[in-house]
Amino acid sequence: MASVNKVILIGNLGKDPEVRHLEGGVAVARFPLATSETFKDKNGQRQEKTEWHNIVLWRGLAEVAEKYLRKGQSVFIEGKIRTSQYQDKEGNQRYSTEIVADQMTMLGSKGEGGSTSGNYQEQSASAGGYSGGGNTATAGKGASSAFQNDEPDDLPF
Amino acid sequence: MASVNKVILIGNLGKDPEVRHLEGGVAVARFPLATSETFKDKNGQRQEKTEWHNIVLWRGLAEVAEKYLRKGQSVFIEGKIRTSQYQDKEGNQRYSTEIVADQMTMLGSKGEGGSTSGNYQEQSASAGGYSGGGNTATAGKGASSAFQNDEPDDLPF
Amino acid sequence: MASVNKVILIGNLGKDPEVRHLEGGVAVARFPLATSETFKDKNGQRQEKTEWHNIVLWRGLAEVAEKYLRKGQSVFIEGKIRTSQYQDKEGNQRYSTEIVADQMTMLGSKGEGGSTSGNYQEQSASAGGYSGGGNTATAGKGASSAFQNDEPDDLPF
Amino acid sequence: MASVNKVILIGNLGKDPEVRHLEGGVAVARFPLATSETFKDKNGQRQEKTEWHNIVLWRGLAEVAEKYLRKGQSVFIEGKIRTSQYQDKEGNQRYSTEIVADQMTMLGSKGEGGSTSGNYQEQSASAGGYSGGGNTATAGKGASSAFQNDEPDDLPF
DNA sequence: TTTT
DNA sequence: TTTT
Repeated sequence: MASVNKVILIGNLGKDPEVRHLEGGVAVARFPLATSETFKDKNGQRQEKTEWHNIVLWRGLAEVAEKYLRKGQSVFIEGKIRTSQYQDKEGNQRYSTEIVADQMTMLGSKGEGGSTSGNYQEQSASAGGYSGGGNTATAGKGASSAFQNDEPDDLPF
Repeated sequence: MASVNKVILIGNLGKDPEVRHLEGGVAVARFPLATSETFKDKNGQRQEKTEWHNIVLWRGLAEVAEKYLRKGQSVFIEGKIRTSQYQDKEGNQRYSTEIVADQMTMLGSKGEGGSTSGNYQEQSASAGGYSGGGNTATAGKGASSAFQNDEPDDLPF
Repeated sequence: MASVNKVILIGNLGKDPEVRHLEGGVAVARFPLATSETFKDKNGQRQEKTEWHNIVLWRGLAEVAEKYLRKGQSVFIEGKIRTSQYQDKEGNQRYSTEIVADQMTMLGSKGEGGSTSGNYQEQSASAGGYSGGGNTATAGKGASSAFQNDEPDDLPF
Repeated sequence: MASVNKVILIGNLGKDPEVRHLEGGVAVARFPLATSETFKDKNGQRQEKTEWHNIVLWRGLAEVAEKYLRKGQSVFIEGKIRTSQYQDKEGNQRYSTEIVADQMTMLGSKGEGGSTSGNYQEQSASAGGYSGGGNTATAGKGASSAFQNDEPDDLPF
């Protein structure tokens, strides 16, 4: 054991979240998140390099994303790296890497400042359980609730 | 809002954990954790500077600490900074800064290698609730259980 | 060895940065940073608890703070915990805990949105050295430069 | 801007590092790192899921990896996510996600305890520059040196 | 007060 | 392909 798998990102949504409501009422949201870094190349020219991350949110976090997150907005994401294997059409083994969020904090977007900010935290509970309540911040907007995070292994997308 | 308060430490216990079992069966463990960094001073001499952190663990994490953590051992701690105010004997306002852990992973100690390693994660649940089960790692040693983390505000120490 | 001492904060400045320019041209900036979390108490009432962190920035980061950071603004800070000992007037041993930043990213403030954002990273170089340039992001505002971080041990404050 | 891309991993090497020494003396090391989490499935059975991460280290870190890291050992890695595009043999666009380390700390392996531990930190310097020295920990083993991290964009693997 |  |  002795394992840690932790990712911390601050970036901007490349698209509106794409949300699916699975059988059983479980919500899943996905969006691409851009982080960029600037650096000087060998000629001293400032360059920018953008990294795109596939963000996945489950349950309560997905619902918050559906309601409040839009393309261009800035968010803080804490989560873990997960690489899935799948077969492409030619039958080759492919890999897809995603960031499964367990915390999300809105940081506002242009023209909105900090006013849209809020903290949302994924919470764990016992098997099958909805743990209504908890110490999760909701920034005066209601919305955030606590769900477990044990998503099904094989999802239809 | 839009707040994040996160600490990540790997260090060694300066003492065995000091554990208290509060009324209601809630356990609290405390120990000092040393992190050290080496650097070269202006004379090119290697120097070491040690930082001491006051670690606080609640409930399930405290019980794991009581059972498995000992002076000298190496642990990974994830948590948050909390500074408490108190009055000293002369009535002056004092501050005490602690790291309240919400995840702890044993990294072994001298002569033990990785064999004592294990992951333990603090879990949140609804008010008053014990959330039996969960996705917490226990490294084949039993022990780790899931408790909520909403400790009482005023504690007798 | 085997040590990690890492802090990640997103919060708001409680005051404008207080900047000192030491002998040798080294700048040091300090400001209090608030992080807050909301939680429900036993009565189901939403409560907010604010944590104050003493942030310290050196050299390039201090100069960026002096130019761009103001009370109320939101920043991302990455750094380490450092607790200093000192004697109070009665000769008692006291402790003061600070966060020494090695990365700082502006996240904007009310009315400013993401437009004031920028990444600034503390960089290390060889002894005594100024390492002009580097791969630090500056959000099109210039300003960010790379300095070493080996501050003097005993500082006049 | 306002970007953060940070990964923190503790895991075990799946293989010995594969090291290449590029033209110009630059070293690059790669190895797979396993993180695993245990959880209880719907039947209450303990399950383990392993995640594999492709770790990339440059220059000084690569050299430390070459000398000291071996299959099975436990390491702490801090770095960033980088996804590269490439064309497979059929000409399809493919993506490969790696963790580019900027800090690495050995945590020992079975039978070795903490005795092989050490901290190694990637350092940045001015364009083209080697910054000999710095405040990097080397655990009494020599080895760690400070290099800049601006690797070439197109590498022959 | 730990560890290397 | 690691580790417990």
